[in-house]
Amino acid sequence: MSDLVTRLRRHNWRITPQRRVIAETLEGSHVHFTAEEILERACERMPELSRATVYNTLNEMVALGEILELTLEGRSKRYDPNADHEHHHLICEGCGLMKDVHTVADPVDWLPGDERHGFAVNRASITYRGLCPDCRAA
Amino acid sequence: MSDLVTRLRRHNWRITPQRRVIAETLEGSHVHFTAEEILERACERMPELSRATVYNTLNEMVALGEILELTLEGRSKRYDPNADHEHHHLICEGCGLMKDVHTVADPVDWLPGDERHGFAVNRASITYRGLCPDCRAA
DNA sequence: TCCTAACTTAGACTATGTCTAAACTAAGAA
DNA sequence: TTCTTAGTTTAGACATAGTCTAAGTTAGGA
Repeated sequence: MSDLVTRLRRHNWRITPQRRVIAETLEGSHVHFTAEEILERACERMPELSRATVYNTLNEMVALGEILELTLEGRSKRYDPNADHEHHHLICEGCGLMKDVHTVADPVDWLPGDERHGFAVNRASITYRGLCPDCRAA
Repeated sequence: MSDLVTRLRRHNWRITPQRRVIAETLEGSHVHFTAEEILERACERMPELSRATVYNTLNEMVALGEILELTLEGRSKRYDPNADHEHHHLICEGCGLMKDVHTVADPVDWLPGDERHGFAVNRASITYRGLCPDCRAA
């Protein structure tokens, strides 16, 4: 059973077949899919699954804090099942390949007090960009 | 004259009245507008300006490297005329207010070699999130 | 069993952005 | 000045991503 399903169950969330397929599709991959990609893959296992259910379910899982919504480039949001583990993203400017990465310390500490404009700053996400090994060689 | 217009002229870019209005609209504000917001404001000065020209012009200015395209949350891209000055963004989770901020060092230095996956990493952008003074008080 | 709230569905709708074909404009050539 | 031509602008059609709605389905409690 998917670990994400276990976590969702703890929110008194009804685990329907549709939600299980969506959660397992998300968790079974190491790339961050768009909603359409999740729909496409989940439909291989459950062809009658509707687009609205995928969008609803993803939005609810984000609201529960169990997955992360990533707004990176491109027009579509991506979803990251790894919500409980602080990490950032490294994106190849050539081919779009994305990797999860970890920094040596919390980036919030690198924002001086006089740059905070009175905000209560509580988190930060970093998007690194560069060229992956294949695109460097090409 | 707008400084952005001066920079654009150096690219042998024909400065038409439409492009001037768009550049001045961008540069005259301290918030990062969406394309629709730029269209709306620019139309106050040039009512016949078309949507396609705004989108074309913004995309060309991004391609020339004179403005930045920001993909933050929400469905629309935002445009930042301050392309030549390294900075990051601080966003209020309550009201969406956005500020430009500066860190004490380059975030690329915080990514250890073994987290780079063989990439040539060349830049990083940080999105800080928190609550602005007004939303903290409310 | 029935009832009810939660869930799912198809498809309409909205928002954001791109494309196309035609018209317009500006600058150099004749 | 007029012609030519490449670049620019325009309206509106089109594409894509996501949300909403109303009706039908399902699951669990009374």
